[in-house]
Amino acid sequence: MPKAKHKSSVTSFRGRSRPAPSLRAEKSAARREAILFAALDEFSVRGFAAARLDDVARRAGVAKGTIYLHFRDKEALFQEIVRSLMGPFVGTLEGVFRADVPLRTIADEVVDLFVREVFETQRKSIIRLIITEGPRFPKLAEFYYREVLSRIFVGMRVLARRALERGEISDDALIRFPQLIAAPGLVAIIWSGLFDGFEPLDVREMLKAHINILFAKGKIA
Amino acid sequence: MPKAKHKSSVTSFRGRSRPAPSLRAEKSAARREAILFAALDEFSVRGFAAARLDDVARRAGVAKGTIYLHFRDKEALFQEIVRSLMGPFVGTLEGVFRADVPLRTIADEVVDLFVREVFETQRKSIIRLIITEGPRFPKLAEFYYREVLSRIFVGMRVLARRALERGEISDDALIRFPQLIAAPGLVAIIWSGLFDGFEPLDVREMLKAHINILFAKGKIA
Amino acid sequence: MPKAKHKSSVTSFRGRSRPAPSLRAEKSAARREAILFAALDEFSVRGFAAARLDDVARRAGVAKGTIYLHFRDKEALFQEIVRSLMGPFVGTLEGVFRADVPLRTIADEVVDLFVREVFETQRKSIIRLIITEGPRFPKLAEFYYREVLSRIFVGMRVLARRALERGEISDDALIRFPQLIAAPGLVAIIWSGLFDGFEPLDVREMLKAHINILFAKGKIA
Amino acid sequence: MPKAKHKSSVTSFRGRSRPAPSLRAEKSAARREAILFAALDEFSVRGFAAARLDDVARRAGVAKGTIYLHFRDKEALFQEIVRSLMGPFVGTLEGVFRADVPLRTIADEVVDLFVREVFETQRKSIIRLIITEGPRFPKLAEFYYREVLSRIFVGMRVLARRALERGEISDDALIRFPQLIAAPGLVAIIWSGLFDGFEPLDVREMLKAHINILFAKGKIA
DNA sequence: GATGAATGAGGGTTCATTCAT
DNA sequence: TATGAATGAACCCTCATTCAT
Repeated sequence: MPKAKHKSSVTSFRGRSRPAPSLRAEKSAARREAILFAALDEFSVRGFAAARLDDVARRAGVAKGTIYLHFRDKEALFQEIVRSLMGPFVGTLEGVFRADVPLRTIADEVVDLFVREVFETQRKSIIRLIITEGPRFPKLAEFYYREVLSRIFVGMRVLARRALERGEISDDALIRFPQLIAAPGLVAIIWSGLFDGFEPLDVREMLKAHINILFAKGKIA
Repeated sequence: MPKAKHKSSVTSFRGRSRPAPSLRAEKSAARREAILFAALDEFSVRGFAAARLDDVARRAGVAKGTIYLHFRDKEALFQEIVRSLMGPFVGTLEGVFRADVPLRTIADEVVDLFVREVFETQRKSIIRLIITEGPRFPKLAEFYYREVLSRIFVGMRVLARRALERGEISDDALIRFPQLIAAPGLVAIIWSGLFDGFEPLDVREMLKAHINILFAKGKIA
Repeated sequence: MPKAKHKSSVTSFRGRSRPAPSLRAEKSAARREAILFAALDEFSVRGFAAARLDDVARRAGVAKGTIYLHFRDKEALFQEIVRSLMGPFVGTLEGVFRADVPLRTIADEVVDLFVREVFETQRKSIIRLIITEGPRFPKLAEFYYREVLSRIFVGMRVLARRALERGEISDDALIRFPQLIAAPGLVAIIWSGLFDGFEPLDVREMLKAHINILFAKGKIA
Repeated sequence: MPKAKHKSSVTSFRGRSRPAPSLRAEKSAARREAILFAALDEFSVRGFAAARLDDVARRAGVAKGTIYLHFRDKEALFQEIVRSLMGPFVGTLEGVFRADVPLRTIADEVVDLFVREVFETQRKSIIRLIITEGPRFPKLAEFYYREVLSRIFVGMRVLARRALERGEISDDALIRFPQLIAAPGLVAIIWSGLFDGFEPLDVREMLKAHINILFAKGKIA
């Protein structure tokens, strides 16, 4: 039973920083984090309902009862995974949105960020889990909409408006439907879990092609 | 416990028509269909793992044991839902693809078909279920890829190639990545289950906007 | 699904004879017999509790419901198997007991009869079933004791007494415990179902050796 | 629902002794043993297939799930009953076989051991269960043959050979067929479950008579 | 705090029995 | 009479949650 190993260049589960904790608290926090990662792994592989807390505990290297010292129940554990891992990421994305560079550059950077920090990390699993289990967990969906999606959409709308004003895109479609910007990323995530075995998908290439289409008018003009 | 009512203008679970069967067989087939629809409903609401066959039976108005007269087990029931409901639909879609009308017209019709026959029917639930449960049911994913996706993609690639030759689109992105054509439809399905309560999405409008973007070059020229 | 084929040189399930029945009744009786044999086969292989009436019906070539036209329930079917197949056999055995030949000859003939008509036929299965299921079916045990065992024991005691009087055996052990006479036959039946794969048992040889031991004193004298 | 009470002068389920375990482990082992005995009782009364683990749990005074902490499934529980209760007994029997006393004395002691430690204990039930369920559990039959029967037969053959050499018996029948030695014991077990109500059997007397017959030649000589 | 044995409600599946055809 | 689809009670096993140590 190998313990999970996780690394992320952007954020950890605990957020940024905090005052130096006692050794005791340190250990406790480490356990909590181990449980979160272990649960994410199990939920990703088996889905929320089918995942067993027994396996989560084993993978985290703690006893089953310990999980309940940190989380009220299985559902709370699930919500906490999303909260801890996606929350911090939005800040990073917003930073990229605000960069003072040409739009096309921002778009390229977002593609890169998505591939490296979402598609190639556990965040892909989280997004899949939200899609998968969200309908049964309205609170989770609401949290995700409020803390993640709406903030990203705000940023995207600002950019889209700027692009429209500068003539980089031709109509207001992307302002009304920022979903159209993000759609291929979502499809990539879904595809990779279902059909990669039959027809592999080059995510980065697809997203580049997508950007090209969105900026098509600029190119032509 | 209301019995499910289902209607579809395109196909029923049983396919088109067949010689008049005996009363006995007729009833049996009706039961089978009732179970399929009831199961689809339950699976949609609770997910495959959490759905109870007890509830499926009650909703279908049959005894629990009756399910096992028609389906080997819960998983077979699930696969049969997909097989029965999506299979016939692909034929319809292929017919639209082959119509001898301008590409733009076909695109508009596909949007209309998608909204009426997928988004506003149980097929939306099926697609969500495939996304949701597919990773745990490789056979299902394979069936869906083979019988649904690959056939649709073939059609879309043929159209995209024609569009490219006629100059209706500007590069080969859509040939290499037909996923880009379908992505907004998928996003619409996911969105409707998760975030419609917070921010409703006008699917038809979004898909029209999407089409406009894809055909942007044509418009400009 | 091959229909069972059964033959017995001694008795059939229906007993000896009866007035010429109508064609209808003939067919019905044939069905009844087919069910009995099929049930015996299934009970033998899987035990009473685990045997499925579905399989019995299939093996007998009738519908499941037909079983209930002939037998009240699964248990009645079981009891009828024993009643029909063992009852007639006792008469045969009693005949051998009464033969006017030397005791040793009778013993040899009984061994032969046991091997040919019990050990190598379905009667072996019946005896095993009585051992196996008897404790849960007191009525069956009682029937078997009354109609089979006690009658055989009467015969054996008569013979043992004669043997004692003629000095062919040395004490009254076999009169007090006719079980000692039959014990090896029973062991053979049990052994053949359990351990023949590990250590085959030559039943006939063992029974001959047993007879030799029982008559040992005679030989020595 | 009375809790089962069990005692055995030869061995307990856990074997002989062991270093004092923690209170926790102690309790766990006690539970395990309670389950084994409860299961043996239930299996004896209803047969393996018909016995309900619900009843086993109730009889053992534990929750249903607890059974699965100790045994993989119903079948494993069954095998463990046999393993735990019969295994140690064979050692005892082998000890008696090796005793340096006249053969007749050994035979008398084995009869006594059989009556006290098999016929009058739960081991009688176990043997009946092996007869009853063995055909459906080849692994169990194999275990029983390997760990119990073959070892006992080895001992009996050694003794029989010695008896033959010393002229205590007259031919090699018992070497070729040790089953003949054990047969009456088996018959006693079967009889007691089926026909004791109609015709009680004095087991001890019957076994003594059996011994007498086996040693008949000696007596005569 | 941490443990992991124990709990027991819950659900998928089987199969004897019934009954409309 | 014969059929076999339908029934639904019963049962094995799982696993989230608790709690004594």
